[in-house]
Amino acid sequence: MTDPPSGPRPATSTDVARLAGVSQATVSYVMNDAPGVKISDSTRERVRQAAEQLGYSPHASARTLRKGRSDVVLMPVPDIPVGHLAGRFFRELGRLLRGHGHTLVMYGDTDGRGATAAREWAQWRPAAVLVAADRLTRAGVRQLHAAGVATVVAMGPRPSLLAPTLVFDDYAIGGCAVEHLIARGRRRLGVVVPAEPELAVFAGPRFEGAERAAAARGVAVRRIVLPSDEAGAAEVVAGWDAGERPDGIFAYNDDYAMVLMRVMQDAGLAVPGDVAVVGADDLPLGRLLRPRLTSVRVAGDRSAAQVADRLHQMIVAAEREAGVVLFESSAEIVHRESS
Amino acid sequence: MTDPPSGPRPATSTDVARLAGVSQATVSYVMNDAPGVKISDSTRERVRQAAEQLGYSPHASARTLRKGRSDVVLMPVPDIPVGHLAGRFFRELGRLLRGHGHTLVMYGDTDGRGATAAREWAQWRPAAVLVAADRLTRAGVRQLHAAGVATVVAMGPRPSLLAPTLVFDDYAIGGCAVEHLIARGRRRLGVVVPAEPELAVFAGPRFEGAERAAAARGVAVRRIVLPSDEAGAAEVVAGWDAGERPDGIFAYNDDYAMVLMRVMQDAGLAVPGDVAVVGADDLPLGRLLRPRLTSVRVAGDRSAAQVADRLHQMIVAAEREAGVVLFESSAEIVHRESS
DNA sequence: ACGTATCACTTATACGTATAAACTTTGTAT
DNA sequence: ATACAAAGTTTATACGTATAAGTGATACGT
Repeated sequence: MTDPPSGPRPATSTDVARLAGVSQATVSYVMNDAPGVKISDSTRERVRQAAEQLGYSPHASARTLRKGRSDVVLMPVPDIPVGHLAGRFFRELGRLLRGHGHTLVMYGDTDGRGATAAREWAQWRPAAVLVAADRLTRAGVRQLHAAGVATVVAMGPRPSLLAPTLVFDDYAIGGCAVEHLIARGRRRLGVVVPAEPELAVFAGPRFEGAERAAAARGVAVRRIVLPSDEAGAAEVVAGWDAGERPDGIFAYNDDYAMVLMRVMQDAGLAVPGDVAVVGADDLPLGRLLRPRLTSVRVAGDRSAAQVADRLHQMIVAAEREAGVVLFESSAEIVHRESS
Repeated sequence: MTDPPSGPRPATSTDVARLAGVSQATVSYVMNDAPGVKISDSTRERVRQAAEQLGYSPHASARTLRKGRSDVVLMPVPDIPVGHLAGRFFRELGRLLRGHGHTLVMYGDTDGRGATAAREWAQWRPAAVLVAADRLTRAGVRQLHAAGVATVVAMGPRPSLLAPTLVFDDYAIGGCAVEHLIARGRRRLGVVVPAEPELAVFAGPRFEGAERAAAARGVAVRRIVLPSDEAGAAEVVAGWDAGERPDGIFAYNDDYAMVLMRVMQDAGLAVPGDVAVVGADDLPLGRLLRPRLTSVRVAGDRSAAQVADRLHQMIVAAEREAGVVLFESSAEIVHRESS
């Protein structure tokens, strides 16, 4: 009654049924290997061949509408730069979830949070939503559950009170670096906080973790706000008094560490003689520098499989306990020459 | 008759209609600002308030089913590592498309191609598909069009014969680097081809572009297969005869260039004295090295807006001419100290 | 011979939306 | 007064699927 006819349309289950000489229901049963329904092998085969011949692929939206939920694991990602570890982790996760019949979808959304954002995510009736912990509110989680989302999973540096969490422990990274510096005999510690505001989500916890570890050993840390460009960083370093200059610095990550090392060396400071430097993320490039860069390695690659399995279970069982840790990254120091 | 009742369900347009005291059709007309349909302002307002009160958000799948196509721009991405430029470009593109009412969805799929892959993408009835040129076949494109996909857009180093293309010109990158090296007086040229097979898609064109530019000037280039790890790279360099050693190398990208520079320096070769090195992608880190790394910058950031606008037009008009270039990246040399 | 299982299907229906078509008011020209 | 248009709304329907419920067969035990 409505649509303009537009040439050849994609095949539907009804088309397949007609070609195979069976009913549409039978096609559906065959395609989904419906348990508890008996279909003879000959019919099964005929349906399969007809589907193949027509290039049939079920209409995802129709299926979602009928079932009330899709097989999508929705991952709303705003403008946050995806780091080295996280990128690998999610690529792997996507591959594994696919094996369980789910589809990981990265959805470039606005940076809203709470119920408003949840409403937008809910449109897709995803099986699960995987999102930064600080974008969830109680009302938002409730809304998602009401929309049939089986499980909401948070991601953040600490277990969320609202949902099970993938803990990417940025506190531990800072702590690990500082403990290493102290063990190497450094006492005038500095911790880099990137001047770039979009990194604040990660930088806050790393700094706090460093601060806490230092406090536990009776050492103070100094906050160093550092821009990522060479000139800006040089200015910061030039402003240091010889007496007050730190003798050990955790540089937030390897990128900032490399810039920092460069400008310190150009300013005549010896690394690690005058100042020890520790980065994080263990980028391959860090090993090319002289001195080779000490870094905090964040492990997690392996665990993507565990997370995928667990997530699948949770979707099937519609588990929604909050405060549970589904995954926890571990931090360990990789000691090289810069510290 | 079918579904188990499961607590509070998300609000539907019918719920909104009931609360506002109108019919479901009216709600739909109001929510979509349907042109050619008159609704009084008072009713409009009542519907809007009811929708707000119930937290109504339309069921994306139901809408897709009814309309025959969704507002999704599907971007199937296999395991290819997303580079610096491409990452920024697509993030920006997503943001802009959203402004036009589309949703960019990155879909982590298998690495199939042709009609089989197309069938999988077609399940979602996307408005457009944005995919690597070499995954398209004529049959695949036909299948997508049949599924109501308004436009198929290819991405690759050359305009595709099957669909309009976003040209990320890797040939030009290689050419640009080699021309620079020749202009600097180098004649024994080498071009790095990464040993890692997943980079072959990009490496092939960069090498060919380099080869062609060299041939045009009567210079030969030598292919250097280089692994990305330091030890492996050192072995390659150690194998060079003093006489045959290249005096100018295009190193595929900045990452490989940095490794190469490192191992060459450690082997006692002077850069650029003995060997000039050119990278690509203009990573910030390259500027930190000594000598600072010369690189080929790939411009494109700006044009995301143009691409978004054009893509929107194409979706609306269902344009499908092949051989058209929607976007072309440009390569230019950034000369620093390594060459 | 008759009821009853089991098998192998088919029929009918609902999911939530968009939209053509029908319908009721109300206003306006003849 | 009557026709007729315009405004504002409702009714009815289709999109493609999954699945509960129904329908004929055929087999089997007594």
